[in-house]
Amino acid sequence: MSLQLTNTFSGKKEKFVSLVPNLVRFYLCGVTVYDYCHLGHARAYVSFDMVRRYLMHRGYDVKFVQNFTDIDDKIIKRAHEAGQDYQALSKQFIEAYHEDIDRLFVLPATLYTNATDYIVQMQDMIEGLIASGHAYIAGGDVCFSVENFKEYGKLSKKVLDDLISNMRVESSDAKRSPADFVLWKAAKPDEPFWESPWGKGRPGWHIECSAMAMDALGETIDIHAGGEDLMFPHHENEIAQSESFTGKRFAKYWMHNGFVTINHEKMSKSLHNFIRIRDVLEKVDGESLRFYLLRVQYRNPLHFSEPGLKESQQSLARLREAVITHDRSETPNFPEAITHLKEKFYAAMDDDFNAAEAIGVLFEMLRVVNTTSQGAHVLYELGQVLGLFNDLDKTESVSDEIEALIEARQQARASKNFAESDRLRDELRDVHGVVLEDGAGGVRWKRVG
RNA sequence: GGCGGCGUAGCCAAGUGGUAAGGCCGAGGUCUGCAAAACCUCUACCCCCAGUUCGAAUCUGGGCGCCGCCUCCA
Repeated sequence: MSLQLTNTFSGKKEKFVSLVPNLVRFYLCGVTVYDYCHLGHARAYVSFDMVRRYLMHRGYDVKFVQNFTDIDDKIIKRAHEAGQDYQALSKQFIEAYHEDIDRLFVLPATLYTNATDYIVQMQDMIEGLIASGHAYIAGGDVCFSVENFKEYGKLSKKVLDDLISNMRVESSDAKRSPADFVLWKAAKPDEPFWESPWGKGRPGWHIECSAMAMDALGETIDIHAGGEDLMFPHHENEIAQSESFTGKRFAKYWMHNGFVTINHEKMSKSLHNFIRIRDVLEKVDGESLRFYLLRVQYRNPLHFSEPGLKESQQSLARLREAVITHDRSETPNFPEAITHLKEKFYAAMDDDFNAAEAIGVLFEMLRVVNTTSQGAHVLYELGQVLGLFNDLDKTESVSDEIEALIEARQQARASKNFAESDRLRDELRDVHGVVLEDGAGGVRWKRVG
């Protein structure tokens, strides 16, 4: 069985073969840091974390590079509004990114790259593109000439003429073609700038990812990923400038995740309908949110709903219970069904990282584990492949008061004073949020949220 | 207008040619002092119409409804 993934470049599922055996060079487009991350970001980073973990599980060494766009118009605007230095603003939101995303059990990237640390590499690339006639100077700007890249539109399947006829041409625009995009942008007064052969300015958005991906991973990488909305123009432009510069294919596989929608609309910064990750994490723990996001195949739209999120929390708790309750040490003998289900799990993951299906398999396995008390270690291992079952051994404690109530209830129950024991059980549940379960091995307590 | 995607049970959601995974909710049951947890059982004319095929949720054509990209957005 071999690993297949949907390459949005071809629009088809393809067998995954890395350029160098056992190594995957993976570049993921990060965020522009001028605001807090929302659920759309959460989905992208959780999805590709899942992809990365599975590749690692299959034995690949994954070099995972992710950027922060820490200079751009919106950052400058926000910083200006806040009367703040743009660097302070971007730093603040980079920190916020880590705070939020870490709580979703996303592994840290092998390398995080900040756009402003790669000005030199970007300028080198721009110079090269000007020299080869792929870019031109227009006032203080440098633009990429789309018409000189014959394959423009090959990723997003757009036809250049259609694109151009759809664009409003602004008379003041110095671009030769309306589809051309800016590689270097002249600084207006009061804007941050870097010195360059073309005057004071800052890099355009697209050039950073090309420069950073190449610097960190090489001219041709294995996987380049991001949200569906980045396909055009961002990734299309990355291809155009990178391939014009090197003459080589930029990325072998392109992966794009589907949107998170809310009220049937895309959740986005510009529509102002986004829900911040940190706000959701007030209501539900990070692993539950992660689980919720993984329950829909990564390419499909995910319609966010709070009841759905609560449902995920509840069902994840069942999986966690099983792994906590049953012996997780490896045993040589376990039911045949477990082996079969493990294969089914891998088949699902091999088929374009279908975590949604794989989770279904986990629930089938759950039943076997709960009925036979065997195979919990396999369930645990597979859940961990998806980044689940974190902090299982974190021991919770209850106050002395609750401890005493539990003890009193046990005494009442032992002396068959059921009225009193039930009263105490209800009190613990309703007043203290602690639910008791009488099992063969004595009473267990559990917090309910 | 161009390009792409989606429509599966009360809700969420896999499945892309072999006769519908899984979760939540609901009903019944086993266990339990009663519960809880766990387990068992039950719940789908796969948006509509036509076609291809021995066989279609899956392929083709035509509808209807919804969404996305084409401007910054994961």
